[in-house]
Amino acid sequence: MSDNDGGKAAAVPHAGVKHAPRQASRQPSIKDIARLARVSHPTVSRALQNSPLVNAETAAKIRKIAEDSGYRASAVARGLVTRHTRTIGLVVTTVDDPFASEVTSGIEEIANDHFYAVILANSHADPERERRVVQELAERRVDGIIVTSSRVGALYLPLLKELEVPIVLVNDQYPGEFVHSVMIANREGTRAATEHLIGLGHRRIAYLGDRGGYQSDAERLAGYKEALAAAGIDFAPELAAEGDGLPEAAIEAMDALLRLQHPPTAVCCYNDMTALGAMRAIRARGLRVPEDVSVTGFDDLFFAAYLTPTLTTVRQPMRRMGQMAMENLFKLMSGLATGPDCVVQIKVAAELIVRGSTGKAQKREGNHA
Amino acid sequence: MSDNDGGKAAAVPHAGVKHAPRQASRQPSIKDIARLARVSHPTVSRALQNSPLVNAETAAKIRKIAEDSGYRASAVARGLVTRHTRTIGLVVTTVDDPFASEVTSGIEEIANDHFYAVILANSHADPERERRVVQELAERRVDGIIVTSSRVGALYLPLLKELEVPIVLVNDQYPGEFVHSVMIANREGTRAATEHLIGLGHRRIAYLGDRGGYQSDAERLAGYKEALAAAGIDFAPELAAEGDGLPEAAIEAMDALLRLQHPPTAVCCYNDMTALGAMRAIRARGLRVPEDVSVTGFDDLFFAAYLTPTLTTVRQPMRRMGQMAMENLFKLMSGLATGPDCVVQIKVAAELIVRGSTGKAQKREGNHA
DNA sequence: ATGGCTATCGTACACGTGTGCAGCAGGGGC
DNA sequence: GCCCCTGCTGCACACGTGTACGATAGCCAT
Repeated sequence: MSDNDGGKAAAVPHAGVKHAPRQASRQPSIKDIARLARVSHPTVSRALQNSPLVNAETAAKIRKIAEDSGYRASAVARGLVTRHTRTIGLVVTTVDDPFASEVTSGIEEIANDHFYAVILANSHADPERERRVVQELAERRVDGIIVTSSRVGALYLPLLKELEVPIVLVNDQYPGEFVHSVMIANREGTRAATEHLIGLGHRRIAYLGDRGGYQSDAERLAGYKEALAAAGIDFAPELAAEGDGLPEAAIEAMDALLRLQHPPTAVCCYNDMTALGAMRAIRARGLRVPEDVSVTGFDDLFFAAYLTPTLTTVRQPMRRMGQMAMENLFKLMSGLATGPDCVVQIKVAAELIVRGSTGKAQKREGNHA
Repeated sequence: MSDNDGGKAAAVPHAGVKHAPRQASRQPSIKDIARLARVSHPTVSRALQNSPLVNAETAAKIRKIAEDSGYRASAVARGLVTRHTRTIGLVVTTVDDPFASEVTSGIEEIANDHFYAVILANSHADPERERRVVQELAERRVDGIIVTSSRVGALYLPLLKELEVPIVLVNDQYPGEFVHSVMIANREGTRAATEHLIGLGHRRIAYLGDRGGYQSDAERLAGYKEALAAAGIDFAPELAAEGDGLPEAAIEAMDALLRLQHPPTAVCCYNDMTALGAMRAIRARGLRVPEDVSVTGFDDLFFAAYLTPTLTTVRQPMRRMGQMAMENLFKLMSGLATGPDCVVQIKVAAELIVRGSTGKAQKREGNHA
């Protein structure tokens, strides 16, 4: 469904196409270099691990030979015996989502520092698929798993027991206090954003959310309501709209808000992607941001500072959260804080970043249109 | 360096912290269920592979037992004997880059359809690190490798020989006709963009590129020059600026272009991220897009259609390119088109998407400022 | 009855690495 | 001369799975 793909394949067989079925010339094994060095293979194994048990010059000779023959120890064979693969599984809804990318980047960074590899898997926000993917990761004997925006939540409990693999959740979308997790302060975040709008004189403020039923959306909505209540503003149900976290759906939802008899003068969006769509819908009706309608986002994705106007938003330190999740996972993997008796949950503070998309409420009543 | 991390760790030891060092209660092996089913382990192996060699009801019984005991075959043990890991390595400059994300998404999709896992690795655009990462992937015995925006290029040749692993490059940054690759039509892309600008009456058109020395930048610059030449416009060296593919550097470079005695009325940017910075710099000087300066990008990242004005750009079917790279890699892995005699190179067509950031050239001479 | 074929299953390896233990040489102390 | 200790090395096994081959039983044709 994506696009035009005017791909012109250009196979260039210089001579004749060799149809060799993946010439299995076998990479050199530990035994091969043992033979070359005239020692036993355990000695080679020890030499390459810098074990003090082998004679220094023997070890040097062995390492030399291994180097020259381009030997690379098989991580899979090692994994079989050590029962550690130095690999973690990362489940995201979809990689081509700026939020997931940033978190992934943070995770990858820490993992790589410790020479751990990261297996990437998409859940497409489908609970069933998420479970399947986690199972497959278990088959690969990953040492740990991180799941972002999990749609499974509580259902993990039995799976966890069965898998015996440490799991850390980042911004999981189902309530539950029993698993290790890293989460952003959703409620406090939108509360701050809404209070900011109220401080600018807005009274008619909309909330453009995600699909209902998810934890983060519920919490952000709660923060929005809290701010209203604290300011003595009644919550107007017709001002709480539903999107899906992406720009397209937000256009539709925002347009509906603008068609209300008493349209909002400001909108607090579930995230920056939603804000993107909202701003577009606002302009499509000939209105200006922030003069006619103020907009706030959530996440502070990289483009927020480059929009016109620049986007006021709640910063979520995504990269840092990825790092924390990974560091946390390392602790779990090393045996710390294991067991059903101990749960590590980290709540990260959200920071309001005021930019150009929010402004003073106009002294103007009634319909825009 | 990223940001504030007001993380409040909240360890919640419900009872006492069990300090068990990763209780190795061992997942059930094929032998365990062989014992339960009162058969030998090869029979179990065959039963789970739906081999016709085992009796139907025996197989059913075995599968039942395996199911109940939560047995999951170890992919690492299987990989050791089959010499295939059903895993591919993916090297990107950095994951938190919309271009890489989209390509990754396409790769992941196809890989997952075939039950292949994807190991993610960042090169940070550092040739040395890229090599190291590829080596580590080889240690993990991945069945194939895809590298996007490779900074190594020709240097792969010896490495390839040594590794015996099929490699496909996506938009590699060094010339070389000897490796399998999927590339976008860089030259044709910027040529179309530049011709579009010329068609709008622009004569003084700048090119805001990537760091010099990279293949894609050189090709895009060449396309730009081609278009100028075809229209009889002299190439003005002072209008060819250098960025780094990200918004920040583009701001500086664009500002310098605007300070020229005869500033450009249009700028053809290396990519959308660069265009983001360029547009910001233009506005920072009080000029308007496209009335004062027209801007084109390259890639058509998701936000291009949501900017104000919407961005005219050259679409690169990134997701599709990822898919093609993966499909291509599958062919190589299955033994097709292997050997130094046969090289598969795919060149994907680029499509100009005209939007709002480009407009008719003003009848106005001299400096903007 | 014998041979051969088929269906089914077990035996024996192999994959490449790590590690406990035994063995062996040399040196020093008695 | 004997013992012990230290430094180094090899032997044997284990990890969990896949597969070639042999073994057995049952069946049928001769």
